[in-house]
Amino acid sequence: MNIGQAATTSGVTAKMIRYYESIGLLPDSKRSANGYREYGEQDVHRLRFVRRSRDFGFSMEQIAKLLGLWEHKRPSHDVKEIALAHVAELDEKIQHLAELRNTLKHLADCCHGDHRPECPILESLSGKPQASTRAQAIPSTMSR
Amino acid sequence: MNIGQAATTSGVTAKMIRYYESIGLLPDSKRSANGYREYGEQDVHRLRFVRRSRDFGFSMEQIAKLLGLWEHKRPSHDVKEIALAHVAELDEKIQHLAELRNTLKHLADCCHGDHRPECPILESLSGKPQASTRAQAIPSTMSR
DNA sequence: TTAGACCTTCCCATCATGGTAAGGTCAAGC
DNA sequence: GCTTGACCTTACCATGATGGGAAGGTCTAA
Repeated sequence: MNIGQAATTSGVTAKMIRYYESIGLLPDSKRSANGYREYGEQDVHRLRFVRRSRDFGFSMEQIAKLLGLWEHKRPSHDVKEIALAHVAELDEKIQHLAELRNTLKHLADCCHGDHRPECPILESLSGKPQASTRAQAIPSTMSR
Repeated sequence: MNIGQAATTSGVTAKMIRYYESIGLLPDSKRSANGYREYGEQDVHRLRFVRRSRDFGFSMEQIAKLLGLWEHKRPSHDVKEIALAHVAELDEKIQHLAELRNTLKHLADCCHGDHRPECPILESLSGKPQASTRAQAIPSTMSR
């Protein structure tokens, strides 16, 4: 089948299929006489694997590893390790976002939200020390 | 003061100060005779505001709005609105990540993690219907 | 005078993705 | 046979926020 068909059945856009091929995540596909890329069931299967992995938030690097493990039927131990590392990453990210969220929600709750310009949110952003909300620790930036 | 000094006292790199100026988030700075950018206390104050807003995860667009509201002493109502919208965004993102995390953790818990190649994690990624973990809804991709 | 610590602008790279343009190919309908 | 439209190809540009670096000007202290 052509790339368009592979794209619709796998859920990965044609653009991305070519990109994955170009970065070596996927092997160079066969070409038919006219130069079109040709895909089979196995390729679509692999594409779905990649898409699902992206849905799980794995990085390209992690996906490359998982794909290798999957195709070479390696010990599940290795897979579990990657998965748990990703769970730990997610935990960290979630906690960071939750802290931000709570701090911000607290500030918003303290804000009258009326016509007056006094606003604890702006005061916190501008670095003015807070009375009720003193020393709100704002976690420093993480990868966003 | 020069840009280096402004950078160290505000916590925003010189690179970023120039970038913020170039995209119009900050007004073009004054220049001294030799062409160097010149900053005063007020500018540093503004830079800190931007940095803290970034720490909160506000987008450049949101920061531009907040900065305008701050500088023009607008009603706190407007600020609160932006802040609460951002809280809602964070809530959504957190929930999404938590779902991923839980699904993945569950799969990892079901994985023996030994020398054998059988692995529910890979099976789930490859789209094979699960026995114990059937129809694990994998939320489709969000902005990452 | 010279070394070194600044400053300037300009360009490139990241990462995953989308858009678009210029051009080749194919199948169906006239 | 020719046209149309749907498909394919490659190649380039853009995103958003940030870092890196080159090439060159400026300032200060020794």
